[in-house]
Amino acid sequence: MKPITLKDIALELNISVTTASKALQGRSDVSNATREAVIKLAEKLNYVPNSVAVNLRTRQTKTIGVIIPTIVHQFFSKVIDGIIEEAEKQGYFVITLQSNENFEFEKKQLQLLMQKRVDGILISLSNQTQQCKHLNEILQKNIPIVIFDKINKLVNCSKVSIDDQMAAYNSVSYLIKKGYKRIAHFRGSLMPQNSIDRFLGYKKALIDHGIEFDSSLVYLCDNNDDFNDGYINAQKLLKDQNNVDAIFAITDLIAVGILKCFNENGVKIPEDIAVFGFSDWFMSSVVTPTLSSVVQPGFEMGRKSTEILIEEIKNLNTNTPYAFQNIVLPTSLVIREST
Amino acid sequence: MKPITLKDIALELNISVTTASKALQGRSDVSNATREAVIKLAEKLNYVPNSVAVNLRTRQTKTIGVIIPTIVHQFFSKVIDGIIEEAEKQGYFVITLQSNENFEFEKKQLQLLMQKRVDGILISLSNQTQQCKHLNEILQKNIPIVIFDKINKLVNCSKVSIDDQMAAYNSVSYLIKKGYKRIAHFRGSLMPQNSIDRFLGYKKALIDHGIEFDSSLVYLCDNNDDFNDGYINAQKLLKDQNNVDAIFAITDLIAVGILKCFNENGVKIPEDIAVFGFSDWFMSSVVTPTLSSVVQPGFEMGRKSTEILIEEIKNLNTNTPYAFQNIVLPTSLVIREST
DNA sequence: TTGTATGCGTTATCAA
DNA sequence: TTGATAACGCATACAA
Repeated sequence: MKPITLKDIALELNISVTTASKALQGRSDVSNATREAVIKLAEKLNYVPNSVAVNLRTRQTKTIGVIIPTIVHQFFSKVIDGIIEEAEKQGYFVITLQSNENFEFEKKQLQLLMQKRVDGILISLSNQTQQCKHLNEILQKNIPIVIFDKINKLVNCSKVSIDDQMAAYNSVSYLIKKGYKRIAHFRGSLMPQNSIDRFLGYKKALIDHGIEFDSSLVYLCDNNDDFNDGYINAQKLLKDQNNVDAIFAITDLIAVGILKCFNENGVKIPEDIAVFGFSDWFMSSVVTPTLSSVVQPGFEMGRKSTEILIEEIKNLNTNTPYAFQNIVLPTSLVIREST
Repeated sequence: MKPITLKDIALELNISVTTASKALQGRSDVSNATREAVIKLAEKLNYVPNSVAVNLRTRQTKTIGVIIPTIVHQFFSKVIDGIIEEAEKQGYFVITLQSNENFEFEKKQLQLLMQKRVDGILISLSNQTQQCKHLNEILQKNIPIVIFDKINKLVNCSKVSIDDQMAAYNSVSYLIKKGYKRIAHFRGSLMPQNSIDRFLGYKKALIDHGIEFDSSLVYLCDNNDDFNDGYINAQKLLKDQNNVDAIFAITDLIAVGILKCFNENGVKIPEDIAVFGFSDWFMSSVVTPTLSSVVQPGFEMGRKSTEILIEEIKNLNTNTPYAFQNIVLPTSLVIREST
């Protein structure tokens, strides 16, 4: 049973395909009588326009592509949630692809999306991504891109992120005001901007409050397995016996790994060592002790990125000039038992 | 800068579009010389076939649609991960939509996917879905559907699930063998098959082990907010003072809600009351106490469903008859501190 | 108000 | 081995 087409409707009503098309588009150059007849028949036959044909004709797919490092990650699934909701509201579909934090994969996924002729692309860069030729090539083809969360300042397009440096600064400042003096930092990979920014925020907070920065208190967690990275580096920290009284971790997962290690080793949190996370995953509100963290607006980040992207797509279609936006979403601290 | 088309290549090489097309498809009725010339030029010009045109012509979109209740849910994000991985391996794109556990939404999303002319659909039914006319209508149009996780036995299509009844049976049997005698069940909504099955498994385990089923020990968690449902019903259970010594919860989130309530009220787990979860979310391995649970293979469920769906799509294209499959994936128990 | 002709970019048929 | 022609389903410019 083949799908009903405009031709079927036109044939049955003895009109042209053109007229049928116009009628369904609700255009004014069709008589009321025929319009109604067409609409009625279309409903009766359960006509569904073939969007592939429409896409080919209008050179639009009403589809946006999304590339994230990994979907099994509470923050990114919230982002996707926001993306899907906003896209659907505006009549767009969402195709999701993962880069697995791998630069080559990221490039490949972009190629796939180009082949699919998506109208625009949302991307959160992989940790391995340094140069952005692959993105610039696409932008040159007039396909809008919005980068979110893990951005790269060198790419000339709209971006939606948080102020990682300030969020880190605020977290560490909070710890200092609470009386902690020897604060370690469990940092992420060296490349991503947000990893760098959170580190810088940490460092700046120390300095601004008259605490000397000590690079031996910075632990590198870059095995792409946050929980275990946190756990293992916490063991290392205990061995180092460096009198640390608080830790600012770059992600909640790392922080939870630290909690596990400390709980196993009888280290009291926060009495012996306080722990601060980043992202406020649900998990962090139910671990013991509950984890202080930075509230990162994942859903809104996805929603806003999509809104901007679709706006740019539309501007492009109507030849309306537009400026790239650089949105910085607000964050806040949620203080719990761990600090 | 418009994308390169076959026409551009044909023009430059002074051949016909047809020949160019054949050459790129690697067909034998093209001379080696022209084939090589075409391929070389295509690479030089960075030719990317317009998949929209290909889709229209071949009546295939190489895209599958996925409908899940919600994506911000560890189990479902694992499923999506499996779906995307398998789909990509086979050259398919994935469009994800959410039903938000709402039947009307579910119907609407299916319509959208039909309009998008996806080649097949993967769906996990919403809790509200009882009748399946909307699915049968699509199946009649020869669009394959594979239902996973929250299935409905009445729909005539392939299904991938776990044996919820047996998994529940095994969990409760484990509790009984451990010596627990008065076991409560925190059940889910009344409609979904897996909610029913887990309840039945619980009941059967009791009876098979000579424990009388007591309906006053069954707490209904159907507010679509698992964590709080667990928390609130745990409070109710404490008030009821019914000497319960163990709880089998239908999801980990509910179980974690119970843990929170018990921890706050000085109820010792598992000494006073043991708690068993279902799904084995990551969270469950880091809460205090760590939670015993049923390991539910989300990634494999997504992967396998996709494999079957694409198989059916291909069989349909080649007019190869095929039988619907009913896959039941194995589960296991992970025993932790809470039991 | 209606319809004809054309094209979107590709693939398939069939004749040359 | 090649290419002219048609078709996929729809939308638009323009003529009637």
